Amino acid sequence: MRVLADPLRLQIITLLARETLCTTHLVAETGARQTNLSNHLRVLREAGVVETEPCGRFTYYRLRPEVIDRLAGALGELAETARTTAETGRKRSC
Amino acid sequence: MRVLADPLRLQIITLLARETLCTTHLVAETGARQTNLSNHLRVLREAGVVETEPCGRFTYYRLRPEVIDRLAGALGELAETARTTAETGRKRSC
DNA sequence: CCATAACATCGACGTTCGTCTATTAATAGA
DNA sequence: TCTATTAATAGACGAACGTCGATGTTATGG
Repeated sequence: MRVLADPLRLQIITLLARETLCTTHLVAETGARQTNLSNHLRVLREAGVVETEPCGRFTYYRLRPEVIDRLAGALGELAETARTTAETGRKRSC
Repeated sequence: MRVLADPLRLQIITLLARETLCTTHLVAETGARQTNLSNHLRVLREAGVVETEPCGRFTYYRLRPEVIDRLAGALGELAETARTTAETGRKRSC
């Protein structure tokens, strides 16, 4: 969750969801500096959110759908639990 | 996303998903200080993630399922987009 | 072989953020 | 009414984080 909380990282992830890109593309798309992107990409890589595919002097970044899916699933369960809690009015008395 | 990124806030949300609770309960469950919880609850409240129901000198906190559901849905779409991108090998050439 | 481009790493700086102590406001019960 | 309890607020402090410039490394192409 922390990894996806940064706006620039979320933008990166949104871009990578549509297309596998390398850093140059991300620089062009986001307008951020190369070092800044490289730092964020390292965070995403170490968290296992993206994986890299070296291609000559370029490095392709691909988003790993399972990771996002796991998070979406966990949040979905949480929401469903909360829904039944709200509907049944489940409440701990003081 | 930022709001859910903090571990203590995520714990609060997980607890509130199962039961509507007031601050005293959360103090007991989490072991955190009252002021600390109050600060985090303010963040959650201002973000619209939780809503309050005053009850005497107590304050009940209830999780709003729609908010979590919206986030889960958005992440689900993102994951699906990423999945088709990965399967079709969609990639921008350098 | 040398200049250039892609990408990562390092160290520093400023800001944000989480936690704390102290205090205040409001309600319940003796 | 007086006291204890619940909860929120203010202000301060330290750590974590995002951004940056400079530098290093590797690979491409003339």
